[in-house]
Amino acid sequence: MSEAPRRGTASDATPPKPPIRDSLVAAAFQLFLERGYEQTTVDDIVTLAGVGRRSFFRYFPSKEDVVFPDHERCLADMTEFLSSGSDDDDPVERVCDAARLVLRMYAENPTFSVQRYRLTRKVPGLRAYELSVVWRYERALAGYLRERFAGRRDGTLHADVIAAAVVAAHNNGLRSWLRSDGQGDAAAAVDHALDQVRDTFGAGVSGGARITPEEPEDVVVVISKRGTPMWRVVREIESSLRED
Amino acid sequence: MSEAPRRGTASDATPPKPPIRDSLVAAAFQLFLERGYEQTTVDDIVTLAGVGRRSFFRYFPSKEDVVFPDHERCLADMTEFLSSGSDDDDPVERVCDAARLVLRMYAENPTFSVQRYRLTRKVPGLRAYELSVVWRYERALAGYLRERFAGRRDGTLHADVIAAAVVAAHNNGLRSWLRSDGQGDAAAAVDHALDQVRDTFGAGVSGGARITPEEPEDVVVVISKRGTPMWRVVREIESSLRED
DNA sequence: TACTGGAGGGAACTGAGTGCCATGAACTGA
DNA sequence: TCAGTTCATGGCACTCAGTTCCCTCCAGTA
Repeated sequence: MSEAPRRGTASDATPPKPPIRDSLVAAAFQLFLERGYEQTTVDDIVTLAGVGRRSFFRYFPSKEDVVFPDHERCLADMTEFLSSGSDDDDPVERVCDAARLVLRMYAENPTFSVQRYRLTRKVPGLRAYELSVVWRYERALAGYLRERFAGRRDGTLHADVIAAAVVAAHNNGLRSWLRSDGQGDAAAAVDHALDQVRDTFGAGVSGGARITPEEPEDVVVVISKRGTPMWRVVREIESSLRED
Repeated sequence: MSEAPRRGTASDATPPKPPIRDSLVAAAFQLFLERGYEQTTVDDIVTLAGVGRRSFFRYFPSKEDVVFPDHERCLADMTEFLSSGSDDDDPVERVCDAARLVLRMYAENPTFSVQRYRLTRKVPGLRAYELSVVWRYERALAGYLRERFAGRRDGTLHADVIAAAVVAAHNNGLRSWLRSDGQGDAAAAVDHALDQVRDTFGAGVSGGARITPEEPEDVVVVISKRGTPMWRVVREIESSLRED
């Protein structure tokens, strides 16, 4: 009810009354932090927000959804990002960048993210919900990689494993940042974690490794510049060792 | 808890009346397959099973749990298996074996597993529940690896990533078997998938690699026998390259 | 002014999950 | 054999999430 559903028109610079969806999120979090998630009913939320109970479920399909109000949009952004790339992109780099997209969403609202993190740690239902959200991210990444790996032997397997590794690394970095109450450098933590994944699964040699598969019988000699991302060398060793 | 109503007395060798828990599972699956999961109420199940409604929730904390009646035991088996190993075990091999434990549970009842797979694919609620189950397996593996990697730089990160990769590989093999209606060789599919993970993350050299970090300035020379599991070489290259 | 379509409100219903208590069977100690 | 205890079960009533159906209010429009 009331005014300013801010439909159209150009005149808006923070309207006095926030849209219903936002007030529901605000009311929900206030109550969740005060008395806990399970001790708060949907009726409590809508009463505090001053809207009808029915409206809650118009904006959020379930009580859990109000805790993750922006994941739907973020997931859409990610799939958009993945499908908008070019064939020249390194697939692993691309999915790492896609993961960074999610991190950015968290980093945009540090206090909100930290509060939510504490909630999801405590409430099993929310943890389960978060898992299903993360799963959708992972499937988006895996789907992209499966396409890029189409035709390769064990393509879908590698796609699934890499997607899982990227998500695990992202979550590891993200959570260490969240545990620091949003004080540290989120991007640095996640970058470092994703670097490890890139080094493990990253594509072929691109940085000064010289590889000499010799002694055809049973020996391979590898010469590498110190400082070369060693996992890039590895991919080449692999192919030469498997060449038989 | 959760199992063994078989309280006291030694005389039991399949009692004529199946225990309540089993009849609940049987009734539930019969109805789920007939009319679908969401179209079946708990009242329907207990009526068919001939027990009181209250008893359902004594054996299964939620309606979803009846679909995964043996995961609790399997998870206990896994943690038991992980904690019973010796320090000589290769950590990656150990978690792969732990994953094979889960596979065995699925493979013991192929038709049941396939039916459940079809259900979980269709019903979002069950998929979410399965995710939380898988998550607990993954945390068990990661917890074990974290201990084994304690003190290493990025130990928890590697633990998390390897655990995620093992789970993803396991699930990839398992699902391809489930999609074949349990016709193929489950163990072979999962073994192959886990082999890839072991090759990627497998531990240090144990099979005839000779490694010579020389040329202290900027070159590393590696000599490896052809046929050596190449990723075992890698771990050594890593340590010598990072030695600075 | 009347029509229309969409946003919100509200009552009533379904079904999952819980708390409480009664019942009845098995065991125990006289 | 009888009272007392324990424990699994049944049954009832309650809370609360989520849905269905219908109403109101308002804006835009012919």
